[in-house]
Amino acid sequence: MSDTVRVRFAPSPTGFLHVGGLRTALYNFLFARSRGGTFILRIEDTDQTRQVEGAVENLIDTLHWADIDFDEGPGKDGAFGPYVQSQRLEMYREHAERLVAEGNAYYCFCTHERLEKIRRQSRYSGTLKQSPAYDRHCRSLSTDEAMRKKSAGEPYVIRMKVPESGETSFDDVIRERVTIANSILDDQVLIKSDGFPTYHLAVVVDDHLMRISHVIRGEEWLSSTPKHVLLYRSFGWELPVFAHLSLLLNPDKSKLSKRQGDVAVEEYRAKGYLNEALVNFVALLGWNPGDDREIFTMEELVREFSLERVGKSGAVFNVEKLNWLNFQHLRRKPDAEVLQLLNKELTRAGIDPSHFSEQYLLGVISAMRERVTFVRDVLEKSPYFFRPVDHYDPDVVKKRWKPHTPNHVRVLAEEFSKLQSPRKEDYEAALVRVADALSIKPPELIHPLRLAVSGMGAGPGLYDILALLGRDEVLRRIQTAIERLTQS
RNA sequence: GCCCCCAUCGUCUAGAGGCCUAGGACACGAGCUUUUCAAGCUCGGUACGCGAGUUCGAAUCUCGCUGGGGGCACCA
Repeated sequence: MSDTVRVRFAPSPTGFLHVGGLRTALYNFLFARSRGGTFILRIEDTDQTRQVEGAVENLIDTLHWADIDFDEGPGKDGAFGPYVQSQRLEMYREHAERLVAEGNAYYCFCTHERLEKIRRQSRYSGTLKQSPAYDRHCRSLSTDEAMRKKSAGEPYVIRMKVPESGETSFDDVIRERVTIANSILDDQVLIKSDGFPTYHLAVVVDDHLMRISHVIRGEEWLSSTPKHVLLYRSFGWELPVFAHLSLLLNPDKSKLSKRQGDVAVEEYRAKGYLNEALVNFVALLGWNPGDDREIFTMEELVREFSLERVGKSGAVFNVEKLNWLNFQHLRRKPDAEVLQLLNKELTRAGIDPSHFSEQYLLGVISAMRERVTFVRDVLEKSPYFFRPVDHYDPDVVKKRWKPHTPNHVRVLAEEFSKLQSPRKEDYEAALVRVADALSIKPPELIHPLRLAVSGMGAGPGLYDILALLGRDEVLRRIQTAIERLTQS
């Protein structure tokens, strides 16, 4: 490939990054990286009515969290303006005027009221079974007439002049060839009466000026691509390669939306999902390597990704699988990184991490790692590592704490107290000795002891817990358990 | 209503005419292992939407139907 690959992710700053957007961004990013190309972030903020404070910063932050870095975009090298459409209004206007001058667009002075009226008429007319399009009223206006109205201060928009016959088609890497009859295309507004361009004008002008080679975007744009193609032709520009990605779906197969689950990347982040897992998951929604591998790091995705292996059909966002991937990535994560995450979770839960030694926390991690899906679960599933036991699971008490248990456990405590800085093997040996002496099986001591030190009936290996807590703490907890469980 | 796109297990998917009595993964069920819970391992069930063609042969090609989705703004 001698061509230079330049792709872009061009979201509108509506406040948060949608997971569908994340996938689009990711595919663009992977494609750029795998082809040695450039990945650009561009902000499509041409709708003044939908501006959200801080949205751009949030978008960038979220992308950064996902480990998707852009090469050009707002903030890069101090260049903000060129990548934010609202900073380039004059350029769009110039291009639109050029289309008007060349007969490919025209001024339209129709009011909202009139447009609303014809829309109503066409929609309910039994004879005119067409989509509710503009009736091209102003298309026949003479240049003089238009200039007169314009200088009289009448509000106007600029519309593209769609050919009345023929058809427009284009090739799409994913969809192959798409064709549509020009007769059903609307005379799309290019410049709104507030002077801002519409998406359709802005996207074409920007993609061309930024020398975008591949337009990889969501399927919701497929229907309007013919209009874009017509614009490219009017300008005399070369078409980029198009690739329209299928949509992400709700469990009921409708377009992924709030209501049926979380759609904001920020929400998954807040819930404690690993960025690696979310990226891996979203990558697999519509793409696969062609073999059975499913766990991928970003580096591996870059190496394996190809647009040719992207599917056409929509994919349901299945949280179960995302959870499993989170688990998979968590167990592969280096200790040091998990430790950092654990520290954050502790702080979040109001526990000062510095209260524990790093060695202790690493021990907890190694004991819990394969038992949790989220780092956060470590606190929820085994709070006893960080706080004294203040609650004993009633079911477990009922099942494991028998009348003779206090005596057994007392003997155990006595044996433990003789140990000098015991390791897990020492606890085990001591417990077996006591079991022998009492003529009972080890499990009859193991279960009550687990209950005493953790308050629960399930968790990591008992001896691991004991070794982590340390002898004195274990003895303290046994004592407390005897007191609390015997009186009740 | 009109236009466009899509169609393999519940879900993500492999499959580019014979390798498919359709493979993998998640989820689910059973068992093994076991001090518990997980993990791990083994096994199990469930899918080519329907109908015509083309072909010696179709999940794979063609057409129709059905179903689903998207679009039809001075929103992106």
